[in-house]
Amino acid sequence: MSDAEKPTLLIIDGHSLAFRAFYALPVDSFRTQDGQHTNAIHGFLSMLINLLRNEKPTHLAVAFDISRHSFRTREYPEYKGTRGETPPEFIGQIPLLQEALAALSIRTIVKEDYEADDILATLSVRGVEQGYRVLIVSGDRDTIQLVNDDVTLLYPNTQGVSQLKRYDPDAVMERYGIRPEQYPDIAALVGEASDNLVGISKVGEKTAVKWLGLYGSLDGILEHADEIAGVVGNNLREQKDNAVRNRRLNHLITDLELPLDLPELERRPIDEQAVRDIFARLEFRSILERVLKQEGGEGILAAAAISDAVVDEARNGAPAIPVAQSLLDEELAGWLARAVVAHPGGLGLSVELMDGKAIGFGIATSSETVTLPWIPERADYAPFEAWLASDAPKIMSDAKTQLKAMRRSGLAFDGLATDVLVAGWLIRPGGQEKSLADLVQRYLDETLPQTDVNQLVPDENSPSGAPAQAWYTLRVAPVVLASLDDGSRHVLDAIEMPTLAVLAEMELRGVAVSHSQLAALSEELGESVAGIAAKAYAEIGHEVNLGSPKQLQEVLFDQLGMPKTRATKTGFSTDAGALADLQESNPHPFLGLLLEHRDATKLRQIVETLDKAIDASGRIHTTYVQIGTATGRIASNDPNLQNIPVRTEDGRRIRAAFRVGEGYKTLLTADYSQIEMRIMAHLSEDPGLIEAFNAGEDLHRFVGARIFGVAPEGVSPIMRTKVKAMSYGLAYGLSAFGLSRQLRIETAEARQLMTDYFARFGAVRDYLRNVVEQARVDGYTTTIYGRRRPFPDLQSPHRVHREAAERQALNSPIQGSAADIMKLAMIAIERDIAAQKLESRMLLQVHDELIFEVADGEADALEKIVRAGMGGGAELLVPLDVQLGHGANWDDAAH
DNA sequence: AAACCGACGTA
DNA sequence: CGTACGTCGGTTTG
Repeated sequence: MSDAEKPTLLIIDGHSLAFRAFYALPVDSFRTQDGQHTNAIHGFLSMLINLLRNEKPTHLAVAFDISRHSFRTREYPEYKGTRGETPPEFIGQIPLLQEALAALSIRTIVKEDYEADDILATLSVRGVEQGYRVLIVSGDRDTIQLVNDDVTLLYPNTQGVSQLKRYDPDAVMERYGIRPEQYPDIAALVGEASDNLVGISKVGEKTAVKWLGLYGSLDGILEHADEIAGVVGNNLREQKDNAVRNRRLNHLITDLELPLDLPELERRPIDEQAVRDIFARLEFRSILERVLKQEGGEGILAAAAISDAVVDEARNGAPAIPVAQSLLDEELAGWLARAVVAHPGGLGLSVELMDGKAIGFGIATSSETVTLPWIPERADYAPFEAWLASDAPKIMSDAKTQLKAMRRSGLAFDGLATDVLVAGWLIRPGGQEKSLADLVQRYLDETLPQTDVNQLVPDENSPSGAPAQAWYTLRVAPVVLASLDDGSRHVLDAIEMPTLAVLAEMELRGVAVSHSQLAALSEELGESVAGIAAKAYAEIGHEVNLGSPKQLQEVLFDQLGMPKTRATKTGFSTDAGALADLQESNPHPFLGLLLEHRDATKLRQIVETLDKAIDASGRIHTTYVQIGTATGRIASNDPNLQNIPVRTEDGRRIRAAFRVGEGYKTLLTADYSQIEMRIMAHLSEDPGLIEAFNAGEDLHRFVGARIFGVAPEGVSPIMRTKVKAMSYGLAYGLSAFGLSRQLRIETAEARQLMTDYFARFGAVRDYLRNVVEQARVDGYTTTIYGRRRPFPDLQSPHRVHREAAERQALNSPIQGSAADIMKLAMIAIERDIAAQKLESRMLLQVHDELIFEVADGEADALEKIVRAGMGGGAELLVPLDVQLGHGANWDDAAH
């Protein structure tokens, strides 16, 4: 039998590894709410998971010492006598660990009067006899004696338990210069401090190995003790009893009576509910996910076993898609009526689209699917329409697109219970699950039938049509929802699902943009670009593609001989910062012209993209990506309306092309001022920062006065700039180095600025530190409303990755909470506008800003709603300040 | 044609 | 050596 075919028996010394883990992980970082320390358990389980993944044992056991006493302590009371009291933080961790192991269906073995090592030895010998490949995991060097061609020892290094060194006979030879079975002889001579076994004076590893080479074994050495000269020879003769005693004690028992045999150690499926329970008590979330993912199989599906019949089906393999039924009139009415009653959790629904309109529907229950072509003028589907418009729950995937299509097709819709894509995003907001197919793959481990790309006419009978979409949506939903923690579930129900409907409306409305203004601007910018380019070419004596970083590098560094700038992957940077640096060190007209050219082409490009996006009614409809960001923000694309220029004069001319639409009086802009700083004040509970906001005066002036120890009026513009950069940088994890670069000041001054800041606003520093520390423990961060973002890279051994994750982690609760607050405001505003039956409407969201079209005579009412919605939603320790502005266009409406 | 990269617009 | 995005043109890769 080859090694690959042999079953693998993994045996772990529980105490020894738990103890190693205990010292490897910080005690304070792993503690439950009720004060139980868990660092040893965490480290042990983490190691175990890796072992299961990497070694794929077929059989598995963990041995524990039953007490500090054994036959060895009876024979030699001083054995292990140097070991002090168990650290108080370690107490209680072993029983909990054993409980966790039981939930994972892993056998633990103890034997009265013997040590775990003896159990390991016995199982190891039996394993070899019975044809197993044996892996021993122990932090006790005595187990080296067990190593042979079939037995490998995995020994934790000094760092802890994350790295295990493999000892096979060759590795033992390399490390100790002996065969494994000789190790006890060496140890007997040298002694073992951790076991309180004193060896022969002046005999260390080197001497012992030498002797062993000469005489073969401890017995051989003792026989020839007389031949050994010198002080060590004398010591040996005088202290040989020590060696004999040590050898007796460090010999491991290999024929213990054990209450079980190897086949009983075969790996079994985990008890998922028990695992969830014990891990919940231990407050291990990241490890739970690792276990469920890795030991998943049925594990992941069992995760959804929260009593829903649909899940039971999902668990029992993959049921075939029911053939879609075509139902008409009374048949359809009857089917719907029965289905709604039978599925109080909701039916699966998928809208088939063409050119943005509904052309058909798929409806799914747990056992049936129905297909329904939609022909607008021939609406003889009254019961179906009534169901669509009712609050009967529907479960969908990518609902926003379909909501828009139904609206365009003149269909009323209500009752959206869940969008599984949005739910999936909340579980893994940085994740890859961007489609129903991805979700089905990940959560059902099935492959969604692909739509035939060559199929021009939708075929409702195809297994990839709307009924199939509805069917898979319904099947995946309970599994996805069961993976949501309570906080994320709250975010889904209270924030994301209502936001989805609001975004659909905003996208449909679009925003009016003046084609003529954009066209004029484009022409102007085009001329400007050409002029600048011509001047630039004249400066260097030839034409060059100014948009090509590669060609620019030739010009700058070869032709003009400028000093090399910051390195990029493909050469040297020619970005605006690098060019500005060059301008200082090597002034040259080409540099300024290049920057001007960049500005002009960028603006022209934006103008043209926008111009092309204007539809027949003169409006631009962006698409908001609800599941596009890791923090909870909304993204905008096609075109992106969240990066319309504002900082430069020409940029604002683009903004000015966004104007109030026909039938409305003005645009209203409403934006939060310093919302992220306010959230930081709230989360950190920093008294100084809270006071700053409650005082109502200029934030940076207030903070500057504190830091520089002057009166608020004494804060100079330069001081204010520095404070402002500092404050904003905080939420991004800005370093002293970064601050110094941004402000173009010395690093020492930047460092001093940070020191002074934290001296006055210490709670901010404490908070930021704590966020990262907590994320390291939990594996994720949380917003005020419970939105999570996982951070696996906080454990990364790569410093660059790890530190990047730390900055992301400290920023996420702040940016994410701001996103939550904005979404809640949008929901409230949309609701109130509808309740008051205003014509005015919300059009755009730009992270901390909302843009509305105001109908005649509604300005006051709308302002009231907006102020209430944006200011009142969040219960923070500081007020939320909202700035409003009216104008005929977006630029004028800015205040 | 797709994928990547540098650059740069916004909050 | 500051977070979160989307889009463009140029370049490389297939």
